[in-house]
Order: sequence, then C-alpha cells, then structure tokens
Amino acid sequence: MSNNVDRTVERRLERMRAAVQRAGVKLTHQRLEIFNEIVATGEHPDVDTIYRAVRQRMPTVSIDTVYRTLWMLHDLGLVTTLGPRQDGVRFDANLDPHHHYVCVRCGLVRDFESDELSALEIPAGLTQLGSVVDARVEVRGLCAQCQDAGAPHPTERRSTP
Amino acid sequence: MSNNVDRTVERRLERMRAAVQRAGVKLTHQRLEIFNEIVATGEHPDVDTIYRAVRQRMPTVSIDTVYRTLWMLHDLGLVTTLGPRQDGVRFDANLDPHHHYVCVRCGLVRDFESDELSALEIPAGLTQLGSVVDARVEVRGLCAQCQDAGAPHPTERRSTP
DNA sequence: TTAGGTGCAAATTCTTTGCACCCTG
DNA sequence: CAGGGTGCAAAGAATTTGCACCTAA
Repeated sequence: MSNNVDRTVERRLERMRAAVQRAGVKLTHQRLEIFNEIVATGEHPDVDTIYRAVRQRMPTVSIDTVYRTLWMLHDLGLVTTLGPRQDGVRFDANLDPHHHYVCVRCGLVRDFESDELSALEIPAGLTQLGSVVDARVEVRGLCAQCQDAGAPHPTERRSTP
Repeated sequence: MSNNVDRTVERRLERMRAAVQRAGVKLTHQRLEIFNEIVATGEHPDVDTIYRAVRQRMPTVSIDTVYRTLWMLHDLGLVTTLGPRQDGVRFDANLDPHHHYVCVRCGLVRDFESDELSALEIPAGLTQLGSVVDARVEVRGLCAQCQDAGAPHPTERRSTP
C-alpha cells in the first residue's frame, strides 16, 4: 500500500511539472517543495501548516512565497480549496473525484471514495443556476478523537486562546 | 410563495428568541437585527456583508459586535458556517437538511433541497473516523452570471483588486 | 543572459480585546 | 438595579505588496 501511495505522489508531481511548464512558469525548488508537501500528506493543510512543514527542509523559504505559490497552483487547477471560499483556506491536491468527512468540532477533514456517492443523480432544476462540474458529499460528524476528548456542547472557540 | 418565505423567517426568528433566552443571554436589538439579516437573505453572507447590511437599519452598530454575535449564534447552534473552517467564514441560518450549489468562480452559494440526495446511503467504513451527524452535497459549477461574464480560464484572484 | 521568482520588510486588511457606559431582564 | 452587552479604539493576526537580488531556462 505504501507503494501505491508513492505512485500516487509521483504521478501528481509529474502532472504538476508538466502543467507548470505548459503554463510557462518556472519550476523552482520552492514550488516543488510546497506542492510536494500538500500531495504527500493526506491532510488538507492550511497555509501556516504548509509553511512550517516546508521550512523543515528549506529553512529560508518565506511565508509570502508559500501564499504566492499556493494561489498559483490553484489558478493552474493543480490544487483545490476546501469549502467555497478563498479566504482562510485549506488546500487539497487530490483532484480525483472524492468526498470529505469533516469533524464539526476540530475541523479535521479526511478524504474518502465511494462509487455510489460519486454516481449521484443531480437534480435537473439546478441547471437553472449554472453549469455543473462535479458534486462532492460532505459528511459531517464528530471524529473519534473529539468524542474521546468529551464534547458536552459546542461552546468553544477558534485558534489562539 | 413570498408568504412561505415570511413564515420561514418568522419561524426561525421565533426559534432564535427561544434559544437565546434559554441560554440566558440577552435579546438585544443588535442580535435580533444581525440574525434577521442572515435569515432574511437566501444568501450566505460573510461578516463584512452582514455588517454593511445591518448598518443600514442601525448605523451605530460596530463590526466587533457583529463578530461577537455571529460566534455566539454559532455556539448556540443557530447558524452554521459554510465549509469546514471557522476562519474567513460565511454564515448559514438554514438548519434544515439541505445542499449547496457553489460557483467555483465567484463563490456564489445557493441552497437547494432534494429528497433523493438527503436520503444518501453513507458508507459504513466511515464510522471508523467518527460519528455521522449529517451529509451535505456540494454541487460545483459555473453560475449563469459567470458564464455570461466569459470565463476563459480560472486565472483571477480574490476580493479587492 | 534575462525575465520571472524569491526573500525581506513594510503596508493592508481582518479579527479580537480592554474598558467605560448603556440597556435588558 | 445589576450584570451582561455595546461601541470605541487599539492590539494582534493574517495576507499582500514593493523592491533589489537571485536563478531556472
């Protein structure tokens, strides 16, 4: 299985190299490391998480390069963002059709695949709103860890306390 | 139909009044206006949009009150946030099971309902990850307006240009 | 070689907090 | 009337930008 993962990573890196060159932008170490970081982790990291991780291997990288690179990858269609917004974002390098399990408490997101869910029948009325590219299912719940940590009521708040 | 909308709004406001009192927090004008704003518009506004709208009827309201009120409503379970994160958020006062159509270009979000989609079979393997509260379908595409505006390639950026 | 990319530092923008006065219950 | 709630102003974060040097092609 580790073998499959490696293959997936390699395939995505290859696709990235190709797309970057086709778009006529340069393939720098920074860009490679940053993209690799999102691909390698199954997680859907936010900007700061990516920044810290990349800094391990590349101590001089700057946070603004991370921002610029992420949006560039996004413009090239090499990564998607979780949720509908572009502000305060998390990135996803998995372009294959897939779905998300989201913990409503801690924000954990895990990909999963399901042929049934991927074959959903989209209501016809939606075409009034616009074109349909794809459909993803977001399953919401409390992840195992948050259940253990005891979650009496949803009454806590954001990051830096 | 306008009648039905009014009813929905009224019902949600009533639920909000009850929940707020039950929680032992005060029912101020500001809180009422802010919640009303999210309920009344079918949109899923972000903080700034809510702030501007509420200021029309209540010119002295401050942005920090809007923030505080939104998170309070969220803690009380009276509104949900779109997407998995709590940063840079958009709010949704529709607590009934529903789905979203999202424009990948401009970020427009529209609710829609579908009995079939709401009756989805959730893959059993997911219970390993945690409990399942509900499942929402996010249909992604280009909204009619963005199609008209011509969308050659996804190469534009965020808000304030 | 040379245009695009990067790092740095400063500018913006977004969000939260401390405090004195106000208003709901 | 009392305690939570609000507005204001200022602090803190998060994100973007200008610019001189660097590097992939």
